[in-house]
Amino acid sequence: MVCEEDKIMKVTINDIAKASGLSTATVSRVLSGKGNVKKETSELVVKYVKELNYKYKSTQKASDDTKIMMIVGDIKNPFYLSIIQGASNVFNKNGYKMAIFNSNEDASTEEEYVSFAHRDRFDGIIMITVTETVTLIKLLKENLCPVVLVNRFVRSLDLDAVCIDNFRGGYMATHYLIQKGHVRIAHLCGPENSTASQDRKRGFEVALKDFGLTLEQKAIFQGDLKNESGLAFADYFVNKLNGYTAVFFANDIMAASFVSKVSEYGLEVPKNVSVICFDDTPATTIGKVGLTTVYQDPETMGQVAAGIMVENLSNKNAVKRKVIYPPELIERESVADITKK
Amino acid sequence: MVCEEDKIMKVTINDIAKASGLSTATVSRVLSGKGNVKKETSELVVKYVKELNYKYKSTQKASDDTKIMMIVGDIKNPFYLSIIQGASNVFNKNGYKMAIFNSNEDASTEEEYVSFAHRDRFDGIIMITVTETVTLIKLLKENLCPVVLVNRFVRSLDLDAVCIDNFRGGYMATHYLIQKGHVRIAHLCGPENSTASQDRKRGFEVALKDFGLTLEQKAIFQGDLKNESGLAFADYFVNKLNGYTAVFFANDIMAASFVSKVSEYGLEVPKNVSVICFDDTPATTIGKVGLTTVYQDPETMGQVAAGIMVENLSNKNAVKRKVIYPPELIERESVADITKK
DNA sequence: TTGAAAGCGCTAACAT
DNA sequence: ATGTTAGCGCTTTCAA
Repeated sequence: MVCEEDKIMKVTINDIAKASGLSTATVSRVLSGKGNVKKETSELVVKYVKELNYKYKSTQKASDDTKIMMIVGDIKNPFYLSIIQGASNVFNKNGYKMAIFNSNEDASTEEEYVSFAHRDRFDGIIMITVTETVTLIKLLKENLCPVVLVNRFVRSLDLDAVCIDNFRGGYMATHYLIQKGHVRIAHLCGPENSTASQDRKRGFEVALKDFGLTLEQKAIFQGDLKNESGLAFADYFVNKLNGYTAVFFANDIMAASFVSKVSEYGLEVPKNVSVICFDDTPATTIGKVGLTTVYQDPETMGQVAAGIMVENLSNKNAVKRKVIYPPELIERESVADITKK
Repeated sequence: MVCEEDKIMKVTINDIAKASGLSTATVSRVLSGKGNVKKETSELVVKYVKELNYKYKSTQKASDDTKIMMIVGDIKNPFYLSIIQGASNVFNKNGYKMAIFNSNEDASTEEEYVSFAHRDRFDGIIMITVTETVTLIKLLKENLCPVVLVNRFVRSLDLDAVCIDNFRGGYMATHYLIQKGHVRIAHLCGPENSTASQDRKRGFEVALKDFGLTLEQKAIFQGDLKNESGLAFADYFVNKLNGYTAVFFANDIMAASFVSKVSEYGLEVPKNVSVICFDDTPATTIGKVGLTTVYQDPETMGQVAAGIMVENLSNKNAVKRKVIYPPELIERESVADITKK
């Protein structure tokens, strides 16, 4: 049975030295793995480290490794994973370590990570998610290490950012549906605190207006970019959106689950309802119907973001950049042409 | 233009103090965010920190946050992601930070992470991948923080581990095919250095033997648990495995891409070839044919692993445990019953 | 709000 | 292979 002492005050290398009857130098050698120590001595030290529950932590020389924090909102989203993959490749080449932190789209977790990044001496932060709370903005402002945003903007801060033109993408998708003869078009949008989702929605709205189509408020349904939203919207679509022939989805995951769910109601895509979406993850091709989608290359975005980070770290005076990619449309089978009835 | 001095020797808090004309105490206050500092003073310090490219690193007081390293071989594999999700939930509840590191199934990267975990003072390591190199075993042996394995065993070390019974799972899958009348059965296996994959393969082999079926060596094809293997095996199956009516896949990702690829050759599942696999990620249900699969609940495995870690950290003298789950079979449409011809 | 100085925990140089 | 000791970089206390 271990006594309670180890909880009252922090255990130091000194305590280990006293307990084991060795010097602090020897203990240090064992812990750092540098210098020659006899096997038995080493084992003795380890024994007391465990017994006294010593943490090799406070006021020590930290590693000189360059490490980057990658903050993502949903680790299961393949689009984000491709960004991560792209960034990871660049960092590997440069000998940097990348640690991924999943916020689960929770604003306070996100804040906690950013402040932890400082405490734990990270050299840089890449954020694929940014929830613009007052606290987060403040943290980012005071932050000492470089921050690069991917797929997000923060208008109030001058940070590096790599994005696609989401407004234009939303516009393109909607325009495409209109070209194919669709008039009553619904939209399943993403979270309100995501600039990407908001821009896509604006693109949708402006396109409708430009082509003289009316927009009913009930035609816009609030989603969260995950499977469940697609399922919920399928119910909503069947019950409330009679006469609508097409839907623009803020991402492909929601579109894919909509397609499979709506088939349970006997509706087929694209015969009964046309579908267009955003992103081009495997979700668009693995289902029964290939989904027409607005494409942005996430792996390249990740690479570019990491490249900017590498440059920031080697040259502190680098200018802040915004890299904006144009989106592309990939045609598959999920949109019906109803002009030639 | 900044002079070159900052490259010759490490910049310390002292240099910042000198450059800014302030004391080290004030600089420290700014960097740590503790204590009161006038806004202008703080800005002055930040200015010199950036100008001299100072790194808030060496011999400093590190954060007291408890942080866990999660090492995974393939960040895009949904099965691993579910393990991560499960672990993440437990760590969040306990106020621990979890950092995910992707090894890309590369042995030396894996070793580098484990050694980095020590240098960077991680409190624990969870490994979803273990490539049993001599170096890694040595590192794990010398390691001071707790290590918990998930979905993996290392026979030569006494480490905590959470697994399913892969041998039994492989046996179950093969037995099921035999029950349905299949006699010529192929296997697309996983990497040789993965105990999980090897156990599944052994299960396959033993089941065949138990039921008096002969095993041709050409019926076992080496895969890597990713999409590409499934595609490559589809070619192989069509060209070289004439007369085979069923395949057991080491995971569902390879099975799913096999099914879609083989349809290009005009073969249908399960009409022309039956498919059974391992894991139950969305890959088994999102395709045209629901895949019959051997199931293990990855989220629970992650939770249990994290639970063991939490206990290890609060009680250094905890006994090492191996938790082994029995696998379950989920029947879908990918296996044809050919007994009643 | 700031500085001087003492102190902390660890490391490294040197001696044995 | 180990101990002694000086020293490093940062934090904290105390005084102003």
